[in-house]
Amino acid sequence: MPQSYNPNEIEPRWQQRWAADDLYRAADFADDRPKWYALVMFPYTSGDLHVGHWFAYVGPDVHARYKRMRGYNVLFPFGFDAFGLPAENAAIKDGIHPADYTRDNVARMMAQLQTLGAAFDFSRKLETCDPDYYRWTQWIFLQLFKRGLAYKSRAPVNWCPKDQTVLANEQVIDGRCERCDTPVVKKELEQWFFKITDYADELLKFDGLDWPEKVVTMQTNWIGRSEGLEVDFKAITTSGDEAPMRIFTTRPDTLFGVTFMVLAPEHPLVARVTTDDRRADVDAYVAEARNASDIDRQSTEREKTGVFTGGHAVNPLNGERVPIWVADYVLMTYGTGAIMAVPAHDERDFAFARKFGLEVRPVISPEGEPVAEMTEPYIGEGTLVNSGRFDGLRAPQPAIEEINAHVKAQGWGEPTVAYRLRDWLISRQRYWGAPIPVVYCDEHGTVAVPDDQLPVLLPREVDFTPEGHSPLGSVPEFVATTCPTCGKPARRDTDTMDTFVDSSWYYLRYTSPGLAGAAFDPAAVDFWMPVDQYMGGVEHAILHLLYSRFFVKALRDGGMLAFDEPFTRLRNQGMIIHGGSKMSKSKGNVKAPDLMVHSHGADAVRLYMLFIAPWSDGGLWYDEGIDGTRRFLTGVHHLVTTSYPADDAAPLESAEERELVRLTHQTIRAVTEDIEHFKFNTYVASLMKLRNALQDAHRTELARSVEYRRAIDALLLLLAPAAPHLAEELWRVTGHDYSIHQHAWPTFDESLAAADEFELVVQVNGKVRDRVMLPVGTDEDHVRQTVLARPKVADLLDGRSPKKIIYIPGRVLSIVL
RNA sequence: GUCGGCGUGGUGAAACGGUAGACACGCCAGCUUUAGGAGCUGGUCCCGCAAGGGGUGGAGGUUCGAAUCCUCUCGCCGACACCA
Repeated sequence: MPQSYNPNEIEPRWQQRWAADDLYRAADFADDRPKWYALVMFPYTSGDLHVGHWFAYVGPDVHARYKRMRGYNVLFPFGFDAFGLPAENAAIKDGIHPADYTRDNVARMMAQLQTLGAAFDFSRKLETCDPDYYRWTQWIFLQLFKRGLAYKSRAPVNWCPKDQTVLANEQVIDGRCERCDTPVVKKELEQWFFKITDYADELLKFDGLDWPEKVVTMQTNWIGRSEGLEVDFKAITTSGDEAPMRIFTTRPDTLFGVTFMVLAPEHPLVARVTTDDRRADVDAYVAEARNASDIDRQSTEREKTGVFTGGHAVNPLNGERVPIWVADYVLMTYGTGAIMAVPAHDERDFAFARKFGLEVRPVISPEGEPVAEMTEPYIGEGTLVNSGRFDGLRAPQPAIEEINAHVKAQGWGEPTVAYRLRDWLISRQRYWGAPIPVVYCDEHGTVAVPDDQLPVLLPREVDFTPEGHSPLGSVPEFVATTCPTCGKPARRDTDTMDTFVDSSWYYLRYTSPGLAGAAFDPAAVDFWMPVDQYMGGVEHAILHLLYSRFFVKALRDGGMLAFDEPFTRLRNQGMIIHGGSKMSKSKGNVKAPDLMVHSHGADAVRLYMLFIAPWSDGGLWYDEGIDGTRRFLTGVHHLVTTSYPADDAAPLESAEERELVRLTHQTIRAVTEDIEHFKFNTYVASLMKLRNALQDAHRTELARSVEYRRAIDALLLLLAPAAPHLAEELWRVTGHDYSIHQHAWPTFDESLAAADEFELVVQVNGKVRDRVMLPVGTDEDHVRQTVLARPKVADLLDGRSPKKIIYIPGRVLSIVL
């Protein structure tokens, strides 16, 4: 009696063997196979992997295994994003040190991962909190610093009152902290920034990248490039001087329609133009705006607010004096923080003008219509009116071009480009991160820590309760140092870096993990990079992916890399929903994959994750479904252990056998295409179909044929990426050489996959009326004759002759009466 | 508000413009009593005894033929959201 299927015995046995043999170790260099760098986004060390993680990894694992069987030298590494707030918050809550917390979590996650049986090359495992790693994060910071791409600046920044730290723009979602959902407020602080805006234009180029359109669109919108014109209006200050008041507009064609100006509350000119009688109101308004959260300020539902400063500015184009207002719908962080208001042709300005009774002056007239009383702003095309020498020009073009040229010639301003993208704020007032490697010297100012003094180690004994300033500041031994330039006493920077800095270059480190003398080995990077296929959640469409692209470009310009983009192909998996929401620890709806592995085996869990939904869509998790893949595997095990034909099995030459050969080759073809296109659900369905056919045959004569034997071999090879343990076990049971995972992918023969008969669908007036089995290759005349001779068809024709007959070979004959 | 994506059985889902519902889950009936979380056979979109008819959120359109393409509309999801 054959052994029954026992995954709990099979799986650990093979996992140990693979690990002992280093089966999944990528071969560096000396290898004539083409390289394939497959990468999954590394996880944060939250403590447990849930089915969402597994769903994200199993598809890529199948694809990587498939690539290896196709003859590629595959690099498929794994590591951990190990710095960050949650570890610190857990430390505060439970009194455990973040380093210990993180180490324990990594251990637990690794144990869970082992049970998955993935083909990760764990010899390259890295953790970003390891000094051997963050030493090089610091080194990269210094490379940017030395090239002027890292700078310190005082600016209004996003501050999370709960986490007590600043946040990057990208980490503010709907005005709330990405991590804890607390409404973010603005604070004026001196912080470190990376000059990502220097690369705004290049980051808009996605040439040669095979990325989801959605991600490209999101990044493009995030960067938000707008071409426009900067113009100096002349603000008349209370002291009687004239001060240039620079505005940015994308609609220079409406410059003659300006009826007032608006300054952002934080704009430095506010104080200089506000008259004494208006000062109390303006001060109160500015103070209120400063204290309001972004949520309150940015609500578009809210009615416009603002106050008149009492001051005026002069429009250089027509010499008119217009009032200057302050309103929070103008943002200090975009353009110049000041706008010209053209209520006739801008919705926001129109709403504001209506509310405060300001003039609305149309300067663009829609075709052939005189401008009547405006009830809403006119945004469309037209002809300039009330615009002096520009009257009669078509707007927007060529009016914009003409006015731009005029403004430039007069020296009032120049065409320019504005971006929504802002520089990346990377300093954090928290403990668990890579210290910023600079020193402040009274004499020499901000000094880079020399390379040979890296890493700047994170001290272990620190009171990291968040109090709004950096915990490292309260560790005198850390702060006190000497100036690398003069050797006199100096102070270390006490902030740490945003964890997105850590994750912006980890894919480079994987190419030469553990390298002591450099961040990465240029030869290894040259060999492996760029990543051929990057896989992960679409939630990183902006943050991580944009930052990583920036890093590669910045390092390239520093002469350290010879390519432009880190990730050639990007694929996003969908989300697994359970109990109505995305699975997360905080929502308490987490399914632990290791428990399911215990009860059903890793292969059944893997197969189910592939089968449950298209990988790119994600889907709902429901427990019952796993029984189906479990049954399938049990069936395959039973089938192979009870009916694998002997070596000397002979061909049968029967119709059933030809049918089996055909299905085998069709399955190889379908599976190959499905895996290439990340359609893992139909991949599994094809395997089930082949198994069902073998099952039907398994008590018949056919089960003793050589073709049955070949069909099983093919089934096992096709199954290997999805259910690596069972495939390996049955490969051994059937007497093949170890390891199935090093065996070549099966090939299909198009002529054997082709059917020799096909079912022709007969449509009459668009409706399916008949079906006829015909030999493949039947010529059209013969098809027509056969169909028209069918009694059913003849009945419908009823003596009439068809108006038209359309034949789609191999599929349909459509008769129109 | 703007821009994307998606609407198919009781459920997860298949379907180069060409047989809608592959492959599963669940359910129903029968058989069997256990290949380790039972198995096997059959059934399972709707109406109809049948012949047949209807059916992919809704309404139109293009086409010999539409789940698929176009227009409008409703619903859900996602991103951005006063960006001048």
